[in-house]
Parts: sequence; C-alpha cells; structure tokens
Amino acid sequence: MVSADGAGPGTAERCCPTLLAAPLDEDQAAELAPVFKALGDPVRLRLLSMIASRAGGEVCVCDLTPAFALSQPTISHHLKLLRQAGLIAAERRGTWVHYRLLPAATDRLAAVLTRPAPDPAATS
Amino acid sequence: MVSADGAGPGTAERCCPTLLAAPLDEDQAAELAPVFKALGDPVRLRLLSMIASRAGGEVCVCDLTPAFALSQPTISHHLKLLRQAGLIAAERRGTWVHYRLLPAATDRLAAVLTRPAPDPAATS
DNA sequence: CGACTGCATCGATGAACGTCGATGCAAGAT
DNA sequence: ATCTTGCATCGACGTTCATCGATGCAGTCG
Repeated sequence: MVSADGAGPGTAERCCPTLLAAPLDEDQAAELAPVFKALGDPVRLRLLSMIASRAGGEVCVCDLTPAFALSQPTISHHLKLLRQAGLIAAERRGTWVHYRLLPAATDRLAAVLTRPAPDPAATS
Repeated sequence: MVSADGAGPGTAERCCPTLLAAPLDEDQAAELAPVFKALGDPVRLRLLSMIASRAGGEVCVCDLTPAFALSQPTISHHLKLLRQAGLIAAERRGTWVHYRLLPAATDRLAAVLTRPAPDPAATS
C-alpha cells in the first residue's frame, strides 16, 4: 500500500517533494495538479471537510447529500472525483456507502506547500 | 493556566479555518476553492515552483517563458491566474517584469491541509 | 525621432467541467 | 417475489478553461 511517511528506500517518492524549495519536475507537476484540481471546487472542498472532520472518520453519503442544494447524482459525481484524486475512499456496508479521508494525500499536499526553512546556511 | 497559544478549551477557531478539523463554511469554501483551482494545472504548478524556489525571491518572465513548450501569451495568462489567486505578485522594473511568491497564501493553504492533532484522547 | 524588445490583452476555438433528469444496480423490507 | 430505498452511472446541455495568433502598450536603444 501507500506508505504515508515512508522513510524506507525504494519508495516512489523523491527526496524533496517541496514545491517551494526546488523547481517542480514535469512529472511531479502532472501528478500533483489533478489533486489540487479536485480541491478547486467549493462543493468538493466542503465534502472533503465534512468527511475529514468526522469523529469516527467515516461519513455516510446520506449525511452528505442533504447538506447541499444539489442533486444526488451531482454529489455522487464530486465524491467520485475526490476518490479518483486519492483523497478519500469508499466502503459499502449494507445499504449505505461510507466515505473516509485518506490522510496520506492531504499530508502530502501540506508538505508540498510548506516552506522547509528560511534558508539558514544557504549561500549560493 | 495556559496562555501561550490558545490551546485551551473554547478557543476561537475563526482565525484558523482548518479543513480537516471542522466542516468548512460555505463562504470559506468559496474563498479557498479558487486558490486550489489555480494550483490545479501542471503549468501553473511549475510556474509557482520556479518562482518560489528562486534564491532572490524574484523571477523575470523572460526566464519562465522559455521553460515551457507553450506560447508567450499562454504563460502570461497562467501568471495572471496565479496573481488573481493571490499566490504571486508582479513588479515591473524597467523593461522586465519580475514575479515573486506571496508566502501568506501558501502558508494558509498548508495550514488548511494540516491535521491539527493526532487524536490524543480518541485512540480507540 | 523611429525601430526594437518584453509582456499583457483580445478574440476565437476545441476540450473539459458542473449540473441535471433518467436509469440501473444492490440491499433491506414486506 | 415484489416493493422500496440508497447510491452510482449514463447522456445531454450550457459554461468555463487552456491554448493560440494577432495586436497593443511600455520601455530601451540607435
């Protein structure tokens, strides 16, 4: 599976996926952009927030849909995009489908946007 | 009593809209989404990275344009979107226009995507 | 002064996106 | 088995986006 804070060798992650420290590689940009694009919609942002801030870590779709003035297929569509971006995961339990956050994704984005250091000994 | 950083109970959370702690407000989502949308493109992601990782903190457009296989108007368009999102700022010095990162924007996004606490008392 | 360079803006075009109603499928209820 | 509910998928429609060539504006150089 995906190693969130994988420190072991052989992982597909580079050493410094920090957007603010070194120029982003073309492949890295192509990999990161869709995830940011998934967050570039108010509805998806609120959906992710509702899922992530849930105590049990899981939310039923039946709790998400009535929170918006949108049709049920539209909410399902946004959830699918968030799922394809690797931000959330779905699990069917009986009649209902529960969604939960995949913290590795948000952790990665937060790391990408975090300034590593104010360059203490960085001369040339 | 604790008076360092307002970590006590009843802390006002209006200053720190953490996406992963509480359901995002509709207005907050509408304000945050365009910024994420600006990052949802590989070209803009690389542009921002090239600007942010510059030592002097400033990059001339003439250094950015030849780094892509795109026309100059297209690069200018992407820079405009990043500027409108509040991520970068432009300054004209003589013939050339220099862009620099606005760290407040990326700091805010990083904070939004950061998990506040690793569940101190909620471990099973 | 006029010519040239760097960058932004304009108008157009094809692709992608957000949204909807209709429909399909899975699982529980009767 | 049949009906009902919860959710995903499909097809369609209008809007937005990414990209381009052409053009305009600001500053420099000869």
